Amino acid sequence: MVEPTRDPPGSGSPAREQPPAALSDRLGYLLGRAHMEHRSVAERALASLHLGVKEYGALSVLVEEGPLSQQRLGARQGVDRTTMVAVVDQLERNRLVARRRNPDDRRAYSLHATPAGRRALEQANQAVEGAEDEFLAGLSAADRRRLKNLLRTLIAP
Amino acid sequence: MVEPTRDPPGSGSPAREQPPAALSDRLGYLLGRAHMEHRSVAERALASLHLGVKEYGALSVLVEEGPLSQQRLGARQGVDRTTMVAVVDQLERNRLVARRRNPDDRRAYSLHATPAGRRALEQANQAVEGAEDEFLAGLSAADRRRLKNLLRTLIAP
DNA sequence: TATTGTTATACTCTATAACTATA
DNA sequence: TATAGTTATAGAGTATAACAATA
Repeated sequence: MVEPTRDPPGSGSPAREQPPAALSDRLGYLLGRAHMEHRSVAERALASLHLGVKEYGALSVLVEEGPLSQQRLGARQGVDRTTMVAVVDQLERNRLVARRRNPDDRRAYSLHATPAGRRALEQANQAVEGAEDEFLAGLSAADRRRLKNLLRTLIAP
Repeated sequence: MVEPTRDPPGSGSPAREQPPAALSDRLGYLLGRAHMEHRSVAERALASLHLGVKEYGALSVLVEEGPLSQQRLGARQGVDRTTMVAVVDQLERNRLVARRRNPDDRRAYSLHATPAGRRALEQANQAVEGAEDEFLAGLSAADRRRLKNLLRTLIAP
């Protein structure tokens, strides 16, 4: 295992070595490496839109399922409400999400994606799909579908 | 995205929700969820052997490729040498790895797996294979091979 | 009394910088 | 001068505890 660390802060990717043979049949190693390498491609693709993966995920859920309270938005992704504060702060600063008050419960927000937020999500989806294409370049279209279906089966409750 | 957070420190798994539809076709989300859920199963399986995933990975590489210096052992996994100190400390405390001096370069260690370390690795491999079986329970043997092969293709240099 | 959002704080993980002993 | 291992420290990320406003 030892899922390798993310790319170094300063530079680009380090000169990666050959995967250790002792680990190359371990599912944890394969999932960790794939996840890390994909994330690095996806982060680059989203950077031009000033979105991190956390913000992208939250915006996606909000556009599809909103309006939502801040706590519900976090719960949909398994993220603590205290962590959501900074994520929504960031989205609000960029005018992609608006914090309205929920008149039925004035403790909670009613978070709405703005029109600019919906447009940004469309662009971000294209960017992320481009990143997936790049990452999956070595697989046929059928294999890409197979991979996603296998993963979906694994994480289905 | 927003690869969900690892299980909470205190409790077991939180009551997970249905995956957000907006993300269920995103490769990053699928890889992140799969990786996290598998890791949680693998950590449980290794806990009875007093091994973490980092220690397991290091021991695996050392048994297969050793003897190695501490820095080389880290480099094989993309891990910084400063991070390896505590990992090898832990393995040495449990008498699974011995730090000998390399007579050709007395700055460096020559790390060796002890006989107990090799025995522990065999047990750990069985435990991790059991964890994989548990995690992959929903897939046929052919699909399990397919999944690993697809992931290997993706991360191959 | 319980809950939403917030802040302050702590904890985990990992890297960078600086030190030592060797080369 | 450079490198292996070590330590101290800093940074990112996320959680817990405590607080104000509201229920």
